[in-house]
Amino acid sequence: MNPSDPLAPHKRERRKQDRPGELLEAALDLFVEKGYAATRVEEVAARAGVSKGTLFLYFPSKEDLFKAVVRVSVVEPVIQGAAEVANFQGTCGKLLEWMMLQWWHRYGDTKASGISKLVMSEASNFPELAQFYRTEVIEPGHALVRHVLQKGIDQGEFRPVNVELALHSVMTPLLFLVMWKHSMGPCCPSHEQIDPQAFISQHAQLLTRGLAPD
Amino acid sequence: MNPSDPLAPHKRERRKQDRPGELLEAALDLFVEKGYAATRVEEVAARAGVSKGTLFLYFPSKEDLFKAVVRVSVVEPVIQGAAEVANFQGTCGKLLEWMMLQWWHRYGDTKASGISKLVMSEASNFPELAQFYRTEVIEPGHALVRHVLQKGIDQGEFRPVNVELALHSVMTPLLFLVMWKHSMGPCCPSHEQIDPQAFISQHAQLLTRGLAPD
DNA sequence: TACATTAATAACCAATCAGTCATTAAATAT
DNA sequence: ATATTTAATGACTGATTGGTTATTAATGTA
Repeated sequence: MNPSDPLAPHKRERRKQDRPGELLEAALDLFVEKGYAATRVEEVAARAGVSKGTLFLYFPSKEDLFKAVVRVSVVEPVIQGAAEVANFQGTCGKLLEWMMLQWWHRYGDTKASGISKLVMSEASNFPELAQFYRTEVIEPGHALVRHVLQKGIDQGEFRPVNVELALHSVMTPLLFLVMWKHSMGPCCPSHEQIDPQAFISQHAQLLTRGLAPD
Repeated sequence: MNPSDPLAPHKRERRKQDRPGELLEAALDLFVEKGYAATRVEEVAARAGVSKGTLFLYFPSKEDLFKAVVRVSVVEPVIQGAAEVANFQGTCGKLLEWMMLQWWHRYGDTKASGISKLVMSEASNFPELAQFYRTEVIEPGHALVRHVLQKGIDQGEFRPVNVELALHSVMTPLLFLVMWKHSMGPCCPSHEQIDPQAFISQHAQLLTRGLAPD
């Protein structure tokens, strides 16, 4: 018998340790690619190389699988990213630009960022999840930016603008890039793609100049 | 027999003219509220006061219904909005702010803006629709903003920044407000809601200052 | 009133799919 | 070797739902 015969019965590998991670990986791919409703749990199982029954051995339901994907894909990068901000040397304006660029190539330019888009898309169908995302992802990010803006104002580098609003002027292009990447981007002629680095840099400079005192 | 008896057999009203509009109205509500996959065509029909069969009398499929909703909800406001820009008096900076505020209270702060969120959410499942949205909605909007930015640069009111990038710095907060309104907003404590007017104004002023020559 | 037309209905069908469970076989213990 | 345990399977089920169609009734007309 040819061992690579596709009609041969599957060899049953027993690898309890690795299954959850492999299933989460597969689920991340498919959820990001097709959305929650349109991805079949059987597909997820198949991509992870197991049967549908096995998936339900490790996750009690499709919804729980989704929540698990959000947790591992999104919470990890956040806590790691926040740590790096502390040891930056430079003006607050430069720090903002650096944070934005850092965020992009550590998270935005990553498969995992599709989860942010997905959570927002499905917020009304999974309110608790949206809540979780808000407190665990959005709020920490806001706190970081708020702190830098306030410091800039206190040090006289920035005008005393409304920090709660300016916050969003910083976050907003990042959200836009993620949404674009995972929705309109793919159906856009390649010659008019956006260069994220260049956009973030120019936006950060517009903000820094806009925040500068007279 | 009590005419308001809920168990009474339905009176069959024949109103061929009005049905499509009523169905589109109901579909807009439900699609925005629950997303595409989660809204049942039977619900749409019920909200429009007809049976499911009647819906399929006017729209050949759920997907066609969705496309029709996008067309009527989104194309109309765009062409109307563009016309108003022509007769504005003031600096390009003021014009940008006015356009953004106008857009918000003519479209963003409207039920129809949920469609923008929905199209982006479902772009991968309806690529042709995303394409349509891009050419009919996004591109005209971009053209408008691009024109104002270029004029500002030509007149010396703005620095010669990269217009294709600056474009997004203008659009981005509007996208953010719409996404927020239809996803995270509803599950947010009311005391930390964003004031869209104030945010747009401050952002526009940051941009205008950021674009000003040295 | 009788008849023709067609808007509207509701019972029905077929396909899809999340979740279950009896069975199989890999690994481990005896 | 033999028995025991449990990871893995895949056929099955029940519920859901997009879409169809035979029937009903509202309207117009002669």
